[in-house]
Amino acid sequence: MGMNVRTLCLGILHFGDATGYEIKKKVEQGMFSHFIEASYGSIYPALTAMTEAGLLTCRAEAQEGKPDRKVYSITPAGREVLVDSLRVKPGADKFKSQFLFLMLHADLLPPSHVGCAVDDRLRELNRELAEIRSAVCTCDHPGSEFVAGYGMAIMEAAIAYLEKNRDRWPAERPGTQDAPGLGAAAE
Amino acid sequence: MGMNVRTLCLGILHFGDATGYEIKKKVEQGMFSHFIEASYGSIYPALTAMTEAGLLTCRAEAQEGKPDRKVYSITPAGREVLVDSLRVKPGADKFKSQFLFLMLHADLLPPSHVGCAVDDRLRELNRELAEIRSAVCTCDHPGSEFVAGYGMAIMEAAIAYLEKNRDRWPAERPGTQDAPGLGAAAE
DNA sequence: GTTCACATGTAACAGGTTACATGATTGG
DNA sequence: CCAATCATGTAACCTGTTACATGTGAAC
Repeated sequence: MGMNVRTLCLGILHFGDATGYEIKKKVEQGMFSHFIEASYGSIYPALTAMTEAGLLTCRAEAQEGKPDRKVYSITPAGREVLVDSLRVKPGADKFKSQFLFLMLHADLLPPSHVGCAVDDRLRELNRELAEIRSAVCTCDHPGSEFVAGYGMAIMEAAIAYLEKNRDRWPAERPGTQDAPGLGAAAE
Repeated sequence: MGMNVRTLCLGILHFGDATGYEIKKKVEQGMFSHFIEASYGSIYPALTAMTEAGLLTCRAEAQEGKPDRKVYSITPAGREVLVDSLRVKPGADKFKSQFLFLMLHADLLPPSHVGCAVDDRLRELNRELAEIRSAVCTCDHPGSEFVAGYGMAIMEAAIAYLEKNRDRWPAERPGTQDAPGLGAAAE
């Protein structure tokens, strides 16, 4: 078993019990949303399968009007599987960036469009960075601090690089129409 | 059409004609191998489908003993599709790191194992960085230089962070056995 | 003799996402 | 009244990888 949604859920549940819904929130809003991703369509089946396999236990908390909350806990067997998956040499980092693909082909686009993409990316990076900074204060766990620090370091570097190289393309000025002749971008 | 193998092939073919085999080499050994990935199992079908759709043309070069080389060229229609896919606002960067997942759970592992993982990652980052540095000299294309510069910036930041925080775990000393009691990692 | 580089392709499988189905409660 | 939050789950789909099938020539 490599690094998949099952392992991810085990890792999150190691920090404390949670429902599928809560796991999704942590994945998309938490401190580590920049390197973790999973949807309900993969989380819920993963939790069911691991419960059947004895890696998790599940207690249903009844609620009025809402479906039962199903709170999952990791079992000793689950911890063992988690540790085993941690002991195999980690595969290479995978980084996919539509933004960089766009920048690679910047010469095919009107400069203002490229400048706009850089500005968008800068905003997004600053937003993510602020998110980590605010979350890192509230936690006192060495692993989390290390990972958060790593994330901040590369985001700060990315921001610095983008700001330094921002002026290769015209500023994003609302109201300025794109140079009209986009069509025939080929030489 | 989002950023998939088809778009990736269009992007590579925009820089010049190539065979499926050559595209694979560029993807795994080129300057951008850190943010691009594709296997034969996805490249060949993509090239066939796009040729049928008129986005590429294919000329077969006969060879003795070897199968024909099929050299693909991008057509004007293909360039149009490429530019269209570039004009849609790029989705968020996706970063998946088994290494960071491991570090997040460093407290579950013997410290020497964690130190070893950090050292491995440092070696890998330095290798990738050297690869980009050597390749960037030989190219004089603004988009490529920008992307290579971005890659170098974040890798240098990652290396600096790992080196600064390296000493949180015991040095990787071959011959030193792991603290024997790994088993019961749970509290 | 065996491994590597060249060169293309397919089928089975894995792993995920998206959209749908269901339904109450709260806030604007 | 409409949207969002809470809460779970399924089925259809998409996209890609792995392993296989095939074959030559060169280097070690």
